[in-house]
Amino acid sequence: MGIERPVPDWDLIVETLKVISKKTTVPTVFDFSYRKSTPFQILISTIISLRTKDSVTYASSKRLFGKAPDPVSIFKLETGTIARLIYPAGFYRRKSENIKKIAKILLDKYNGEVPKNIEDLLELPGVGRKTANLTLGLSFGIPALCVDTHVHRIPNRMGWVDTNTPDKTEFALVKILPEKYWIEINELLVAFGQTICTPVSPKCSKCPFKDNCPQIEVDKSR
DNA sequence: AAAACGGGGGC
DNA sequence: GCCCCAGTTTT
Repeated sequence: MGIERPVPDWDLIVETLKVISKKTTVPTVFDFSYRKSTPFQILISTIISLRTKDSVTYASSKRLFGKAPDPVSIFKLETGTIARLIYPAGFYRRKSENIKKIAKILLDKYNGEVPKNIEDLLELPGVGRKTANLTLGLSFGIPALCVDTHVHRIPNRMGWVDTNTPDKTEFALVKILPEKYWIEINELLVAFGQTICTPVSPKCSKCPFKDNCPQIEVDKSR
C-alpha cells in the first residue's frame, strides 16, 4: 500500500490560502473572468493562458475582446489578425487558428453558446481537461476541478497526493477534496504558487504550511 | 545562456 | 508514455 499521509484539514487550508490570494495583485485570468466575462470569453481567455503568463493573458484577452467580444465577431477576423491581437501569448499562431475554429463550431453546432458539459468541450480544438474544467467552473458554477501545473505541483509537494501526471492529480484530488472547494481551489493555489510555493526556489520561509510540508524535510535550505 | 512559463495533441 | 510546440521573462 501507499505511504501514510495525514488527512489535510481543508477548511483551514482554504482559509489560509484565501489570506495569501488577497495579498496578490497580479492580474489573472480569474480577475478578468469572474466579474465581467461571458462563458465564451472565459473559454477563449483560458485558451490564451495556455503556457502563458497571467499578465500577458490578461492583456491579450483584453485586446482581443475589445475588438471582437463574441463568436460572431471573432469568426469574421483573419487568423493573422487574431494572432496579432493576442501576441505575445505563447503558441499564438496555433491558438489563433483554434480560436477561430472554436468560434465556428460554437456557431454551427451550439447556437453560438458554450457547451455545458465536459464531453462537448473536449471536442473543441485546443481544449483539454484543464481548459474544459476551468470553463465549466467559472462560466456555469459547475463543480469541476481544474488541474494546471500549480494544482499539480503543490498538492504533490505538500504530500496531499502522490501522482506523476496532472490527470492523476485531478482524479486523486476529486476523491479527497470536498466538492465545495473544487472551483476555487484553482485560483487559490495559483495565487499561492505564484507568490510562495513557486516552481523553482519556493519561498518556504514565508510559507504558512512549512511545518506540515514534507518538502522541508527533503531540502532544509529552502 | 539556460530554464521556466497556469497544456494539448499526435504518435 | 514521449516528444514537440513559441516567444518572452527570469535566473
